[in-house]
Amino acid sequence: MNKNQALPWDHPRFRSWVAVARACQLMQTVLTRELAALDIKPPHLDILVNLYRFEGISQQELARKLLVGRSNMSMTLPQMEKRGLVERIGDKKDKRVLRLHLTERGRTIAEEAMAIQTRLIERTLSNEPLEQCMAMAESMERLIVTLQAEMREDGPEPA
Amino acid sequence: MNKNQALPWDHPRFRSWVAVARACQLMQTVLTRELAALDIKPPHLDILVNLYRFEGISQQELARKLLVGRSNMSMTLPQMEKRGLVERIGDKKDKRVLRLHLTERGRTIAEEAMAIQTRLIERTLSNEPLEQCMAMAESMERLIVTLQAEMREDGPEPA
DNA sequence: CCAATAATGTTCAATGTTGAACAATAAAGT
DNA sequence: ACTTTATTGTTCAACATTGAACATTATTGG
Repeated sequence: MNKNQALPWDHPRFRSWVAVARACQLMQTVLTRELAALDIKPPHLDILVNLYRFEGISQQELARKLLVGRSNMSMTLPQMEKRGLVERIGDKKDKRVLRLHLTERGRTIAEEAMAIQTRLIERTLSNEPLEQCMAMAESMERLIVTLQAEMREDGPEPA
Repeated sequence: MNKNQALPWDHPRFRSWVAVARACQLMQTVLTRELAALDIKPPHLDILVNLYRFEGISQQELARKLLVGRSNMSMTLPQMEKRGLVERIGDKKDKRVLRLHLTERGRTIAEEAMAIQTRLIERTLSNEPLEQCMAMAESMERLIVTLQAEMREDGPEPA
């Protein structure tokens, strides 16, 4: 029948990547559960972390970092603003852009959420030797570069 | 201020995991684009692959493998059935369960989609030494076990 | 200066995903 | 046998995400 069709699970790299994807999915699921205590979800955490690191970033830049569409930010950020987590302040030099800032409450929640995520990761990865983690990170960084290059070739619209 | 709060990006394992998560997200995005040629999306691919491997699986089992809720399958599978990709046949011994099968068309699409995914993975991972890929896979397998154990501790409802 | 082009954010309809409540069937406990 | 509990699949409302169309403001080219 399909004897001439090499099955994907015969490819070692394929099998490796499937494991990576599955681990990510599981980590995401567990993280979602643990973040429920703060009444936020992973996408909110991603936003908070980026505002924590990049004070005054614009919605566009944030969407690019998170690999989501601008419309996503337009829907999500006003919700977080209503919950008192973030502020959106119009840039004076460029009236198109809204600059994003954490409120004090947002900063607190961000720190608590990052602590939860860090504990989860430490707990889960603690059995893996540090060298192995670092090697993995380097591989992933290379993949990211490769994939980002590929993305720009085709469609510039992020999501 | 928060000098006593160790920032997450100081933890090497945290940084490593962030890279993993980002690479996964990018891979997913690129895969989505490439699968568009077959008019399916990654969730459909996951279903097709599992039906390809596990002929006659039930919706429940499939949902468990994919880490999604049963309702997800109840919504998605009828759509795929209408598109002629899968069949749902009631089990005769247990009238509750529907056993899932690929149609001929579904099998063809599944093979084409797996080929696309395999090519993408090979192309993206070809620069990483095979040893490194295998070591990564082993780490991920361990993570998966750890995370799955953690999931069962809390909520048995998958999604 | 003015027209054309690009960039930023918003809106909206379509689609996907979730979790809870439900109906039907099976299994277990009595 | 029969009542209770568990399992399987469905439905539904809530929410999230996407991509396209749009309005506003900047930038560029003449």
